[in-house]
Amino acid sequence: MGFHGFANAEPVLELGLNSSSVAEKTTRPTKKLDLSFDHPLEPSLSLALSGDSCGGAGGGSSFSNASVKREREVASEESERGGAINTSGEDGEDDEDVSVNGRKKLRLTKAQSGLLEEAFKLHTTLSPQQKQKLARDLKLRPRQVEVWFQNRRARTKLKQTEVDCEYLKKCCNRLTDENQRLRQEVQELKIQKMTQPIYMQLPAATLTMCPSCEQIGDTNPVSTSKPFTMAPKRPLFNPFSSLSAA
DNA sequence: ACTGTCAACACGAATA
DNA sequence: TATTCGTGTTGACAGT
Repeated sequence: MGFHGFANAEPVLELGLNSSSVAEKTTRPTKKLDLSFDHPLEPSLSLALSGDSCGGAGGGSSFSNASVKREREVASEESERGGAINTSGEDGEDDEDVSVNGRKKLRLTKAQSGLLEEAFKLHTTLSPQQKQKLARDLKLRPRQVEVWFQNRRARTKLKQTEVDCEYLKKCCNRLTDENQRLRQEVQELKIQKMTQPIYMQLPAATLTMCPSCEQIGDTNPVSTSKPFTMAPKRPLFNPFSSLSAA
């Protein structure tokens, strides 16, 4: 993932174990069965047998209706198209290239990736019509186009998260520096206060100098001495102002 | 052998 | 209720 390597003082995104995911990992069937309607040339078939869920290993009942539906959709797409497309560009692929669990790694060609990227720039999500058209143009199954867009959105989000993380790290560092600087300032003021005359040890905001008589006045409302104008306050530190400027 | 990448999958949540 | 999306995961493959 993109978050490893953070130092101790840096903001940490918790990547704790998701109990459901862990459970899922242990219960979800990992072996998938090839369907008889799969085209032999299709390099990327790994369909679970929807009707076989009762006989499946472990969590056979975990297949959702949506998944079953999707598998049917893929199957119908296959039969509709009269065969699958060899997306990897390798001719003559057959069952030998399909792994034990029926999952074959395919690489989209540069042309296909390029066209998908172009489409993604225009729309990060696809309407069913756009999906169909893109699939036709790329000689891919609509499902493959759909998956590509899902993964692409996920990658975009991950990248953005990393950017945000970097930004927050910078903010954190600046705030740490500022905190240290302010602590140092407080320390110095404390020392300074110890060595000042007694009237200088009154709260700073309540004391100003009279411009005419050059006497110290007290702005404290309960005080009996005459109030003078307040000294302007120092602006608060804004860690984001400098960042946005940079 | 190890690691990163990525297509494909499973599944819950959101939505029309 | 069907469909789509986000998220986490798997497994094949390539690079080291």
